[in-house]
Amino acid sequence: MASSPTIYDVSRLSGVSTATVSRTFSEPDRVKESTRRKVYDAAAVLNYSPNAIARAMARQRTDRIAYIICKKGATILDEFYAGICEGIMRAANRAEHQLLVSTAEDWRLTVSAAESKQIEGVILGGTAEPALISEFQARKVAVVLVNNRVAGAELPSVVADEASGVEQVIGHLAARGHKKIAMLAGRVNAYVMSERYHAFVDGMRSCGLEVSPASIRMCEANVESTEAAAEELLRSAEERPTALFCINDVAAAGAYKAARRLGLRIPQDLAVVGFDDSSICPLLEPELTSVHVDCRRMGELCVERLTALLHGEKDIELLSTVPTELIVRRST
Amino acid sequence: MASSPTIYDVSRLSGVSTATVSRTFSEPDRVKESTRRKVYDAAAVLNYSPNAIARAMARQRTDRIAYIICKKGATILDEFYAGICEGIMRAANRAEHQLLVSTAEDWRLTVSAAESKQIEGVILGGTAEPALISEFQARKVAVVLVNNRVAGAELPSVVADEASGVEQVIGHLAARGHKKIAMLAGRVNAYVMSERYHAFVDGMRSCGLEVSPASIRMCEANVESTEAAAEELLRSAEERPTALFCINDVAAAGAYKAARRLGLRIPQDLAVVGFDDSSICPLLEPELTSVHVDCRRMGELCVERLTALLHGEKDIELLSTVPTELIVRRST
DNA sequence: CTGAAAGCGCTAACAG
DNA sequence: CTGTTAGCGCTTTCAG
Repeated sequence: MASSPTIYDVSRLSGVSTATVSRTFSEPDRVKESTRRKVYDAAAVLNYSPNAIARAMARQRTDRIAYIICKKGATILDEFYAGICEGIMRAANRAEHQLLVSTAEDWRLTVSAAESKQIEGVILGGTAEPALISEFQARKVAVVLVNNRVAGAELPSVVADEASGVEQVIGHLAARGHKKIAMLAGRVNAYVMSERYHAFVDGMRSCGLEVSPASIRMCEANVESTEAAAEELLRSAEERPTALFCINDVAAAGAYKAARRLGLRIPQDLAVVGFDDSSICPLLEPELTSVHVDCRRMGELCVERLTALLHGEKDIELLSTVPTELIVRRST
Repeated sequence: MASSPTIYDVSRLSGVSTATVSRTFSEPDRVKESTRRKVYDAAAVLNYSPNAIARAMARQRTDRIAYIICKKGATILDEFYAGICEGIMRAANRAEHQLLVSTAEDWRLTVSAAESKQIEGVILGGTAEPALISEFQARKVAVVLVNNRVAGAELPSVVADEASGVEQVIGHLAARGHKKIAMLAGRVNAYVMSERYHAFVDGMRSCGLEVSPASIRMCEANVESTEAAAEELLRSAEERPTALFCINDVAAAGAYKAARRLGLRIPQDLAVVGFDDSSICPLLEPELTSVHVDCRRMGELCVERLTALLHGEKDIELLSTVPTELIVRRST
């Protein structure tokens, strides 16, 4: 099998040096129009295209980045992280970056890939272990966090405007006349949980609404757990809440089940709001009001920050926030 | 910034040649225990690890594969393809392959990456355009299809046992006493649609059940469309069907909505079955009976086939089928 | 604006 | 079992 044409073949056919061929492909402006043309023609005839491996070798840069999802169990199957992945993929392609995707379960592999000097930058999604982060930093790999923040570390983070999202929820419910608003919380992610929780407490206060300890319930990330938690919340509270703010859409689905079991109609007897505006919102009955998060944009921003880091830019924004928007549907 | 140690540094420190160092890392068995030890020690001291780029350059192989999702609009956000991706990721890591993920929207980029001799094999998910396939074949890139088959092309395909899944559905419904079973079809994917459709018709016949043209309805891949189609189906049929087999879980969610609007209770008045056993099944009310497809296994098989292809093995299984299993929940 | 030449870090014959 | 050596395909000074 005849191997692909190299820069030498093009050089020979076009009658210019290999250096010029190289320049033609990497810095076209630096070669005269006419010779550039000759080179392109020869390349076309030979069906040549530069070998990225050789290029990386000579340049000592790989232009390769990785996206690692740090969430136990959940992986690319998590809609949220998949959305971010989408954005990263698009942006990475535009920036001519190669993208490797992996989960934190095999982070040792990813670290070893970085060790081999293959990966120049990494986007860590979710709750990245500090050990993992410092491992990368020690290896001079650029790091960007998404949906997470680490105090002290001078790392760019990309997050959604959780606070605004929660405020919109409370404002919306308050405008609908709700006073007793409860929250179905859960450990989706340490950072996210904390943000949404505090935003809820603050938001309630600033609306002049009371937030009793009993009105906030923790649950695990599955339907069974959220259903059980919601049921307790709806049954045990002195005065049953008239609205339920759920940490995410799956939790809201659990709340739906609890409500149905207790004979509560949504939204007449109970308003329910989710978070993330995932694909299940329009599938639920009634359709679920939720806070939309632009995951793709988050992914794109990650790549922008990473690129800036790789270019050695100074004064990189350390915290990039993507706006959130309440999507009102029939559950409120 | 001091650059990473190279094979030369290790060679010097350990007192053996670079060739031996190289062997120690790629074919440990070919070097004497004692020297191997020396090399490892020196490497540890220097914190050396082989540079994969240089290795690829010298070996003229990249060990790099790509997974391309060929589905308009839908991408890694599609749970089904994300599941396959999961499996591919795991298997690729085990096989020390590097994995690039991309969507067909930017297939030109992927093709150009392959052109640069970076990609040795590619897994095409969904309805890959013939042009894309031949583009790769022309460039000697190994191709494996998943969730798709192309007549004539001698390409390994990995698919789910759609026929068995559908049979199980019909068997289950028939056992529950259903005679009037309708199908909510839709163009999820040409291959899948065709398989499930034919399996339905055949399955009905072999159970001695009648399948009238009116009992099969097409719809688009969104809830609105499936809801409308389901509504027509449930309203217009001479004798309303008592069970509805839906092409996938989203379609089933649409059927739920139609049923509710028409005042039909599930499962008492209407049994509903989905396909794919996606994460929404347990969220719906009542929980949706669906056919489980082991996407991860499919992804793993893809990598196995691709690896075989890359190793130049002969007699590679051209059609690999992953079993499917009906998961009975409360909707039937 | 272009050319000559020295690598980038590793592998793979081929000898020994 | 180990060493020598010639590349892999491209970039990048440094001259001209």
